[in-house]
Amino acid sequence: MANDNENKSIKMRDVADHVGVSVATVSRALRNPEQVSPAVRARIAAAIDTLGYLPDPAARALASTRSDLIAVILPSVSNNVFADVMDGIYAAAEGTRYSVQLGYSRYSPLSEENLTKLFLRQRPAGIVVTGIDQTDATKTLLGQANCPVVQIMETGPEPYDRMIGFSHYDAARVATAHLIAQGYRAPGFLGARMDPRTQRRLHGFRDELRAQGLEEGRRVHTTTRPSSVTLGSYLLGELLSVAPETDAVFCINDDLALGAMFEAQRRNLRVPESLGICGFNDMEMMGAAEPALTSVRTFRREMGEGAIQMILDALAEKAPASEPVLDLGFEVVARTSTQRGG
Amino acid sequence: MANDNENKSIKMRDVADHVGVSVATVSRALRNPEQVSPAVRARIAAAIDTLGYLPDPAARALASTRSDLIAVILPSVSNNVFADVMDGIYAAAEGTRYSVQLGYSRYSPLSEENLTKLFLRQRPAGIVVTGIDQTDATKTLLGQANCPVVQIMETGPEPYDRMIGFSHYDAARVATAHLIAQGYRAPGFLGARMDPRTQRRLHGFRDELRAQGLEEGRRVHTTTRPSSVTLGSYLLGELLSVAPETDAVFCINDDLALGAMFEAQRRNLRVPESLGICGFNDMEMMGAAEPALTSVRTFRREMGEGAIQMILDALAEKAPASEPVLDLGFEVVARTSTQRGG
DNA sequence: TTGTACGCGTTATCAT
DNA sequence: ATGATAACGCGTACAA
Repeated sequence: MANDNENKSIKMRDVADHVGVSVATVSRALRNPEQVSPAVRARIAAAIDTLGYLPDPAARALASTRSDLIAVILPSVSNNVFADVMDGIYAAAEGTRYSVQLGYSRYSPLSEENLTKLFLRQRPAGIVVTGIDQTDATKTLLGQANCPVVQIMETGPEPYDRMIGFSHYDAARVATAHLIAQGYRAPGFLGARMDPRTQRRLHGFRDELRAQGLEEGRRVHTTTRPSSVTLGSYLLGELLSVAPETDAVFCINDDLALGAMFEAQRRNLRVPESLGICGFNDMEMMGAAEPALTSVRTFRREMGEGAIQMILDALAEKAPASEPVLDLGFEVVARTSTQRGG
Repeated sequence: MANDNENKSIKMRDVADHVGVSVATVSRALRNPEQVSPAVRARIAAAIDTLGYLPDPAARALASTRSDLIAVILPSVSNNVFADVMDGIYAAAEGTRYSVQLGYSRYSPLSEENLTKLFLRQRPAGIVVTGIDQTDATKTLLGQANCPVVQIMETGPEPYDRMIGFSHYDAARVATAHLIAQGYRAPGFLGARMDPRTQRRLHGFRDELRAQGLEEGRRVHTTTRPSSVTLGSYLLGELLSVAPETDAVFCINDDLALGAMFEAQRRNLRVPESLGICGFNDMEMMGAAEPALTSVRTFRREMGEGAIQMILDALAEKAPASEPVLDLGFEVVARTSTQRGG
């Protein structure tokens, strides 16, 4: 009978009085139930229910020097990629005693550093950060953080603690290899934002081209502006005017790929015959597009879920699940847009 | 000189000792600077900087019975619409002393109620909730919350406190009127999720049709499944098989519209000649698509920013900026996809 | 303007 | 298994 009697704020003191025990016992009943006799435990639970008691997180954090917050630092609010990651994060945190505290660095390492300081100050139960390109100060802070730290979106050497992601370099190489395998001989590269992860994709693209004995020529077109569909159209236009021989494009993400496709249609360039298009992330729209667009599938939701799970495991002192670095891989989803045939 | 000397945790006590004043003075220098002499204030600021002091939010919340959190309850993580709202929210909160605490209700009023209880328990500085369809319990809680409350995304009667949004009903009516004005005589409706806001759009569609002396026939196709581009394609297919006379579709959002467009292309249905398409929200891709897609522009970022600003104003006890309900309106952005000519 | 001292609600240590 | 009680770090009357 949850008698929603939240008149003023009911405290642990009230619960204790109601049951006829001390606050210490109530506290224990909440934190370490096994230390309280079943009988008392039941009465306390009943009292909590009828009184509608809810613990004060601030008092709890102050007394225990430990908050029930899991801090998460992401680079961007609007980038759809992170929406899926957040979906996984919130799903995994749901039902646990922990709540998520989100911060956005806007792709600024300095901003990330400030957020890290701010969050660490709250003695979070765990912290999730994006990628591996932190400032030295941030590295130090995270290195000596006294809570589980998980890096997401990417794998790399020397994790602070744990890591869950994939190799952007490898993914780009495999995607590029796919284009070449489909018979494209002059693939170009479309990039926006060009944050470190994006740059590693560019390296993958370049290395794969060389490895296959091809030249990139003037077919790499990038901008530091944030990505968008419109920008994809624009970049393709630029690329084609500079390098008309281009017969395919590897796009840094799906927005650019979609924009490139629309631009190709506008120019009556046939996809995939005259222009192959490959995106990155494999957002839902890619398979629905006409023609269906090839992309590199990444496991974004799984990274979010996994990160939280890693933290929960660490807090439960479960054995460090085998490897500290979990590589979720990727998958080139070949669709019509790169089906050159031939 | 931010001498990042965060050895262990520096407290207000340390700052006070360093300067040679009491902790009370340091506290005041932080909360009510005008109560501290400029000289001392400067020395305290310097000490804070060199020591790298950061206040403990938990202690602060406990002592002041007021946290520096602004709670925000949104229905969905993955719906792009809210990414823009969040963008505005975080942008407006940036640089203030407040930080954002996000919760997702997954379109469940009950879940929203639980989140409200949870958040209210932390005595937030303010709270932002989405829409007007709360449970009675939530209504009560928000009605007697002792902090500013802002409802976003929608306008309506009887705000708990303040409101910033627009009329989904009106927006749908105007969009429908646009289709009719373009010469379409048998417009259909494609809807997904069908949460209350979406339903109000459907009402707007229906009422406008009637007002113009048209029948909706069997041209309203909806599902409670979450929206996606793929679903847009599917729904259009269903609609056309049931009501082949359909000459235009008003889609509940841009994803559905995009999916409808792709499906039209697959069926060699000419847009806008044989089929007009209108989306909702006017996400960035709409203008970039080929053909460019008509949509109803909504001011999502502005709603987010505005909501935080309303809270900040209320906290600063600024005069309740004129009206408690701010209607940001909307705008039908007519593009090729509804240019039937005619 | 500045300092003293108590309280915020909970956890944790030490007894019992 | 349960109960006193001292922290936890900061805000805020009240006093000086």
